[in-house]
Amino acid sequence: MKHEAVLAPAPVRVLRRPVDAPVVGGDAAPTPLKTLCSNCHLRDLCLPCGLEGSDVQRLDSLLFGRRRIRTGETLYRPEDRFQFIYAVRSGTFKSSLTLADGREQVSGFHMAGELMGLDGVAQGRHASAATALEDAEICAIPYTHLSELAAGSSDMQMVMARLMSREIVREHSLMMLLGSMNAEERLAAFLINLSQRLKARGYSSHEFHLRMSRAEIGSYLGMKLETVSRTFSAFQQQRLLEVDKRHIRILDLEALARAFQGPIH
Amino acid sequence: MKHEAVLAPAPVRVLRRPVDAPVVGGDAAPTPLKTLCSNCHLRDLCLPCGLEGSDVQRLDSLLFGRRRIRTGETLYRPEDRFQFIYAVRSGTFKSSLTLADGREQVSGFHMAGELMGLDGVAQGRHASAATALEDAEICAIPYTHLSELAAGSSDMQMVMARLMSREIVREHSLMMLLGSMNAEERLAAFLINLSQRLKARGYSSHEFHLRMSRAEIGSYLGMKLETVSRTFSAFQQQRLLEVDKRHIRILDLEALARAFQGPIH
DNA sequence: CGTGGCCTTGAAGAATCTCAAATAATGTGG
DNA sequence: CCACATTATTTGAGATTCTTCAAGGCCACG
Repeated sequence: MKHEAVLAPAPVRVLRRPVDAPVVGGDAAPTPLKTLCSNCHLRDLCLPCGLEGSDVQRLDSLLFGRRRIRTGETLYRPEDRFQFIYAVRSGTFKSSLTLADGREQVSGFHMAGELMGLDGVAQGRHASAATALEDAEICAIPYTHLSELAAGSSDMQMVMARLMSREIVREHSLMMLLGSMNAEERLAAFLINLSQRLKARGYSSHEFHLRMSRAEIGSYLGMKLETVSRTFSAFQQQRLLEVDKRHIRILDLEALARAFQGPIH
Repeated sequence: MKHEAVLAPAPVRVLRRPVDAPVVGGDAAPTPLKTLCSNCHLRDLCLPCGLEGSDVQRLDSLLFGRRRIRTGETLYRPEDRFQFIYAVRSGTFKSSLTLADGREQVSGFHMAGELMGLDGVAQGRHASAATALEDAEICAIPYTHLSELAAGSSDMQMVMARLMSREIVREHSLMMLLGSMNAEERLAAFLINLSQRLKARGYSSHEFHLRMSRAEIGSYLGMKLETVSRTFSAFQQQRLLEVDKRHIRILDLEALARAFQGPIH
C-alpha cells in the first residue's frame, strides 16, 4: 500500500467503524498518561503556538491527560458537561450537530494539532459531538485550569482569544462555501483546504488518504453523497484529480484552485 | 404607518442606501461622545452582561467612544486593522464576506446589544465587513484596553471567552441551516430567530419590520432573492404569516416552528 | 466465500435558479 | 410639488442543478 505512506505516522490502516460504537463516557477521567507541551512535536501547531518558554512551562504544569480514542468513539456529545478542550495528537475527528429529526450536519474535520470543544465555553455544555474517524490520540486540557493559567498571563490570554477567533473565521469560510458555492466549488475548496493542512503537518499536499466517507464529506459540504461521488468523477475526467476510493492524488492544484473563488483577500 | 410603532424607538424610517455609500474610515477615531456601561439600557444584553458591579465600573473607565453610522456606511471592511469591537446601541447591521469574483455572503445581522468584530482577533485584521442597514449608533470598544482589563479580572475574562464561544455556536446553527435545510425551513428558522431577539429587546415577537432586503436575507440563507420572496408568499398562503413588503406579522408561531426542526437539545 | 458497508453510476424527479416582465415605492431633479 | 429614474418586490416560465431512487461492483472482514 504505497499510498498509505503518504500519511505515514498515522495508524497503519483504517478500521471499519462499528455501527453502534461504544461511547467513551462523556468526559470520563483521562488515563494517567501525562503529556508535556514543551516536548510535543505538535507544539508549533497546537495550543502552545505563539507562547514564550515560561508560558509553555506553565502549560506543562497542567499535565494534560492523554487518551486513545478508537474509530467511531465519541469524545463528547451535545449537552455533555464542558470540562475539557481536546487537542488532537494523532488521528482525525469530525464535529457534528444533529437536528431533532436525526439529520446530521458535520461542522468540521480535525487533525493533529487542532483543538476541539471550544463551542462548550458559551453554555458550559458542549453544543456538538466529536467522533474519531480513525484510531486517535488526544490531550484533554482541563478548561478551568487553562483559565486560571490565562488569568496570570496576558500572552496566554491572547493565545486563547486567538484560538477562539480563529474558529470563528474558520466557520465563516464554511458559511461562505455553503451559502454561495456550487458542488464543484465546494469540493475543490474542501480538497485545497485539506491539502494545505496536510502540508503544514509535513505530509504530501498532492497525494493523501481521506479519513472520512463520501456521506461525511457531503454532510460537511451540504450535498448528498452521490453528488460528492459524481463531483469526484467529474474532477477526474477533467484531469484535475486521480481518485481511487479514498486515495486522492491532485494532478493540477492550480486548476483546482481556479475552480473555486477564494475570499477577496 | 401603524406598523412602524412596533419597533418604536428606532429611527422613523429606513433611508434608502446610497449606491456608493461614503465609507466611514476603517477605524477612524470615534467622536468625543463617551458612554458608560453602567447607565446603559442595554447593559443586560451587551458586553457587561454577567459582570459584577466592580467589573462594570472598570468597563466604565474605558469610556467607549460612541458613533453614529448612517445607512449603508461600513464600520470596517475585510483587511482593516482590528482595533475595536463594536457594540450596537441602536439600528441594525449586517456582516458580510466577499469572494474574489464579487459574490457576497451575509454572515449575520446584528441588533441592539450585540457585538461585532470578534473575528478580527485571530489575525489582527478584520475578516468581514460590517454595514449599517439603517441609521445606527455604536460603541467602539478598544480591544487592547479590554484585554488589559481582562488581565486583571477573571470574570471579565470569562465573559469575553463566552462571547466568542457564543459566536461560534451561533455560526454552528447557521451552518446547520445552510447545510441541511430547505427553503421553507431556512426562512422559518430565520424569522423565529429574529422574533426571539426582538422579544428579548422588548419589541413585539409577532409583528415587526425587516431591516434587510430580500437579497440580503437570501444571501444570509443561501438562496436567491426570488426564492425568498416566493417562500414568503407560500407562508402567507399557509396562513402562517402576513407579509407586506418588509412588514411581517407572524400569525402562527407554533406552526412556523414546526416548519423547521430545531437542534436536538 | 458470503455479507455488509461504501462507492459509483444511471434515470427520473424535485427544488431552486435564471431570465423576464409587471408593479409598487421612493428619492431626485426640475 | 410633480414627473422621472431607480430600486425593491412579486410572479411566471423554462432551464439547471442537485436529489432521490435504484442497481451493481468492490473490498474487507468474519
